[in-house]
Parts: sequence; structure tokens; C-alpha cells
Amino acid sequence: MKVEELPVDERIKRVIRERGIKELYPPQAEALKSGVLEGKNLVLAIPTASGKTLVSEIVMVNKLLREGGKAVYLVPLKALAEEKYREFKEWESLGIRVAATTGDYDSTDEWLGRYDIIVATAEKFDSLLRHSPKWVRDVKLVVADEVHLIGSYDRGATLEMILSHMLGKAQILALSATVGNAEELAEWLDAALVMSDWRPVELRKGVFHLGQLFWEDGKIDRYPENWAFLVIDAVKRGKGALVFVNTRRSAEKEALSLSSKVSKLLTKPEARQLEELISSIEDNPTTEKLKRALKGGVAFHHAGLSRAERTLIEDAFRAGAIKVIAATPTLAAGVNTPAFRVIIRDTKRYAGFGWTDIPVLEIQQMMGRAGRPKYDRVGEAIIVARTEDPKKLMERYIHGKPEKLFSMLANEQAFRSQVLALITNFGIGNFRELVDFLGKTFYAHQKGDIAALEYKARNVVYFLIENEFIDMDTSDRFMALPFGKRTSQLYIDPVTAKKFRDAFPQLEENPNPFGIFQLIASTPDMATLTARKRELEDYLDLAYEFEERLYTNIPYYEDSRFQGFLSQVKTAKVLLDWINEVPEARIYETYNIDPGDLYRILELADWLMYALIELYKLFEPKEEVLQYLRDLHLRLRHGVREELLELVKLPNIGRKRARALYNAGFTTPDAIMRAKVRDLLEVEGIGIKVVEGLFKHFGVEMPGKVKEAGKKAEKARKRGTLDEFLK
DNA sequence: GTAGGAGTCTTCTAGACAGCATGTC
DNA sequence: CTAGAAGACTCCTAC
Repeated sequence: MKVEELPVDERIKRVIRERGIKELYPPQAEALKSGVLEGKNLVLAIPTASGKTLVSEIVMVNKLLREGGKAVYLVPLKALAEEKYREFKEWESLGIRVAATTGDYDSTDEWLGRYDIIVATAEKFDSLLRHSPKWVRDVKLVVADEVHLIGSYDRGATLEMILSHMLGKAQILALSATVGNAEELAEWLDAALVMSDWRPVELRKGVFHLGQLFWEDGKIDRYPENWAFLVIDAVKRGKGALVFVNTRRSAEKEALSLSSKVSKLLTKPEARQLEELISSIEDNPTTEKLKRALKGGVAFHHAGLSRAERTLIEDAFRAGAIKVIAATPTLAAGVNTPAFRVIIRDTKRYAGFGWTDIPVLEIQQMMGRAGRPKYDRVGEAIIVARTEDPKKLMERYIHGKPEKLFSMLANEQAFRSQVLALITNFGIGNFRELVDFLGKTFYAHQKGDIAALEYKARNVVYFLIENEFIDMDTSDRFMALPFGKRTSQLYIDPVTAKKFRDAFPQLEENPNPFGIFQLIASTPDMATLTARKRELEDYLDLAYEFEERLYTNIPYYEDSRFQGFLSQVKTAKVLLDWINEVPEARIYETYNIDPGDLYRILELADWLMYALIELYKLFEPKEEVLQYLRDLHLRLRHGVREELLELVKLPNIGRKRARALYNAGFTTPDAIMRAKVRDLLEVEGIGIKVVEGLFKHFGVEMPGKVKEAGKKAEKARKRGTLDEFLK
């Protein structure tokens, strides 16, 4: 189908033509002929990179130009929200305003009402719905990207509930990977279904076993025995490769070992480019390994890396500076990083209770990363058979069908949060109405009856009443209580809220960071760091040492909660070190964690600390305790002792600079404002830029001379590094 | 007595959403 | 619950 023939506004065609697209891919054409342009719901199940985004763009903009209102585009990851936001920005030339919103950005957001396309994570949109801003009524279209995540154990229920809410109120376009039961999904959504395996770049799949590469079409290529040669071969041909493994350690190990081989294939300019890349990365034990690998043009990629490093690696790989990435599954689900060749080293993964096969769906997503649309005629995806029977792998992952999706609404943790929200935020007034609503869900459609779910719902309601989240009047009508309403808006698990409330009396008696951090770490919303076996004793000792600061009893060894408790103690200790200004590098070493782990823990603790304070406000708070909690929250956010709280509020002043300033005698913002520029520059980590920022913040004019001198110094410094770099 | 090597036993394991203030992604 | 690598531990030998 030619773009010209599309039954949409001329302006849309113009934008698409400007991208250099004249002809639509067959599945795109089929999708657009399904009635979706006339308002019908659609489930589009086609491979990644086969043009789902363009279809959704056309559908969204067509809808907006014809009917006005808003389109919401749901994604599973914050990084994807950013990626889509940047892509959709292009439509601003037609006067369409695009916004992105995730937990990193804004909230209640009446201001989102000014935008036409809103990109959001599913959880964020769910949270927005609970705050019911006025513009929600204007949502005419919901695009759910990666809708197969409806089958994810911990996050599927959210997506399912959003779609249940919006079904009938807005048009729905569900974008899915290939799944076993797309028909079932389409039926539920009363949607047309378009399925296809078509890809713009041909995908060749194969299984590698002891030097033999068995292609799906029966052809066999011979290689040296080690699969690493497949990687080297790709690089030799001027292309890149992705290697998927199942542990962080493997990713690092393979990256380092491949690096020594790939490095020999690098040209001088390439090596220089990599040096530049390396110099821009912060130093810590994890990045030390990363930098070593990068010297040879290879990176590893896993959640232990910070966001900045991951983005840097992804960008450099796309640009061709990095030749190979060894990655855990992070990369398969994340932003677009196609490669000529994808090698899947592992098809099993440890799942907490043993080894399980990685689902076909996930392996196919990894394989789908093979083939770069503009550069490759064909992409290659190769599964390595190390201990597994190659025939079995071929059957399961290459010729096999992906799994069916199953509703995860009945997952207890997700379900109790959702039931609470239905009652406190979505006007569900009694049990009958609750059951009616549940009847509209994918769960109900799939199972045919909801007796089991109804039973669970009844138990949840009892739990919510018993713990005063909600109440029921004499005519059995639900009433939202402030505690329940706030819990739902804070987007925390009711069990977390209950744990907080139960601890308030003790917390009031003896407010202290360790007790509060352990409390936070004990909630189901927190991710704890696992205490390793040989650490157990240390943390038990620590727990006894700090016993009187805890708001809970130390469980006995036989108790099933024993190990979990010690993991909470470990997590609390990390947070404690953080607010006591222990340097990051030492935290990584002491607790054997990566930067990404620390970041994650801090992010969660920050969020839950806020929730704790907000809930405490509902129970006749003591002003001095409230103030204590607020200060602790700030300390947690900035990672400082109390005396630095004023300093870290200044622009560009974090925990390191604040401590340096304080130790140099600048103990208050006022002292800094009165200080001489020269004296400030003496302080470690304080350069002319920071000083300029500070003076601007204070509204004080910097002496012109000083400014000049500073700039000169800056230039000299830059030259210095350049000289060093050139020799 | 002990350094150090070989062999054996033990341990460990992927990922990542949410509030709010800030300014406006 | 179907693995596999790294690190800890043990035992032995050679000096």
C-alpha cells in the first residue's frame, strides 16, 4: 500500500513522506485497513521493528485531527517513554503537543491537559486515573505498547485494569509481540486482530552446537568450536553483535573475554573514539571492568550499571563505536538496539527456586533484535547449545509457538491494591458493583467464570475493612476512609500502609534511622538486597546490637522470616551508611553491590519514606516527630548528615561538594554567599561553573575579572587533557 | 610449620513500575 | 526442579 492511498489527512501523509517513506509494510497496511482508522479497536501482534510505532502514530494523529481529544501511549519502561516521546515530537509540526510522564517527572498534572499525546508508563497512568484529573475524560484513544506484559506476574494486573477501565470509553490499540492466544485478547477487547511474522529485514535463525551452525532451513555452516567465533566473525565483517546471557557475572566475563579478541580488529580512530568514551565514565569498581572491556570495543549491559552508563552504551553501540554488547535480558526489553547478529548463550535462568527455561516469548524478543533496518539485508539470531540438545532448542525456540498469555489479576499483591483503588477512587459502591466490574476483565473473559476471583475479592474486602482502609455501612455500601484513599493515591500496597501504621506508636516513642529503614525494607513495595550466607551472622549481630532501635522483634533462626529479616537489616544498613556520608565506592565494596542496585534501593526508599510521612500525618502526628521524619527524608534523598541539609539545597551541590564546603568552613549558604570566589575555588570539587551557579542563585553579581580568570583556567584545563590525550 | 597446588565443597544467580517538588517531558 | 562458574575450604606435598 502506498502512503498516498491512506485514507487520512494530507498533513499526516506529508510528515510520513518527509521521513522518506513512500510505501507501507504489508502488516502496516493490513492494520490500517482493519477499521482502526474508523475507531475500531485493534490488536496488532507483529514482530518488533516491523513498524508498530508508525501504525500507532498514524492512528493517534488521525484520531486527534478528526476528533480532537487526547491519545495516551502506554509503555512498560521509563526509558521507552523517553524514546517514544522523542519520536512523537515530530508531529508537533502539525500543532500536536506531546508530553511524557513517568514517576521521574510530575504528578496530579492538570497541566498534562494541555497536551494531545501523552506518553506514560502503565503504572503512572494508573496512578493518574486514581487522581482523576479532568482531562481523563478527553482520552479518546489508548495505545498499549508491549501489551503481552498483561501476562507478567508482578506488573500484568495494572495493565489489565487500565484496559478494563478504558474499554468502551476510549478506542484501544494494543500492540503485542507474537503470543499464543492473541485471538483471546482480541475477543476480550472487542478488537480486530492483525497478526504477522513479516519483517522489513529478513531474520535467519539457527542453533550453534560444537562448531556447527544449523540454520532453520536445514543449511549447515562450519565454524571453530567456540561460539565466540560467531562474534568475531561478525565484527570482522564490519558488523556488530549482541550476546545474551543469564547472569550479570556472565555478562561481565564474556565482555572481558571477547574484548581481548575484538580489540585486535579495531582501527586507530576507533580505538581513540573508545578512549574518549571511557574518559566520560565515572569511576567505581563496576565501571572499572566496563572500561577495560570498552578498550576492546566491547561492553556489558545489565541493571547493575547506572542509567547514564546504560544509555551511553546503547548510543555508542547504535553509532558503531561499540562492536559487541554482552547483556542480561535488560537489553531485550529496552530501547531499540538492533544488531546484525544476536547470540543467545543461555536459554535457562535461575528463578529463585531452581532453573527454568526462559519463555519462548522472551527468547524471540532477543532474536528480534537481529537485523538493522537501514544497514542489513538480513539479520542473524543464533542460539548456542552448550549442554542442551540442539534439536530440542530448534524445536522449542525456533519452530515453536510462544506461550499463551494468562491474566495475572489474581496475583494477591496486585489484586488487593486494585480492589482498594476501585473502592476508594473509582466509585465502586458495594460488592455487587465490584463483581460487575471484575466481570469486564481479561481474567473473566479468559476463565469464563469469576467464582475464584470473587472469593479472593471478598477476602480482600474483609482485610480492607478490618484494617480501616474502607468501611461498610448498614446497607452494605462501601465507604472510603481517609487512610484507604491516601494509600491508594500514594500508590503503595495496602500491606505496606498497614505495616507503617502499626509501627507508628513505637516510631513515635523512638524515632531513629535504623528502625525506620528496617521498617521500610520490610514492606512488600521495597526491593531488599539479599544477605548472603556468610553475611548472615554479621547482620544478626548488627540486629542485636541495634535491637532497641527496631520496631519489630528479631525472628528466631527457625522462623521462615529469618533470612528475609536479615536481608532487611542489610538494606537498612546500606541506607544508614548512605545518610552517614559513606562514599559510594565503599558502599559498593562493603556490600558487594553495583551502582544500579544502590540507585534502585535509594529510589524506592525515597518514595516509601514520603509515603510513610504522608500516612503519619493522618494519625494525630506529633510536630517534632513529623519534623524528624522530614529531615530524615531529605537526608535520604541527598545522602548527607543533618548539618549539610542546608547546603545540599544549593544548585549543583550534592553530598560530596557539600561536605567539602562544610569542612572548609563554609557551613551555611550565608557563609558561602559572603565568601571570596578565590577561597571557594580552593575547595575540592568546586570549579568556576559551580561558583557561577551559586552566585546566580544568591542573586549576586560575580566580579567580571574573576569570571575571566576562571574561564581561562577552565580552558587551560581542557587543553591540558587534550594534550595528554594526543600524546 | 607453612606455602602453595590440586581437588572438592559451597555459594550464588534478571529486571525495575509507583509520590512529590521543580518547572513544564 | 534441569547449570555452571567462582570462591572457599580441605588436604596433601615439598621444603
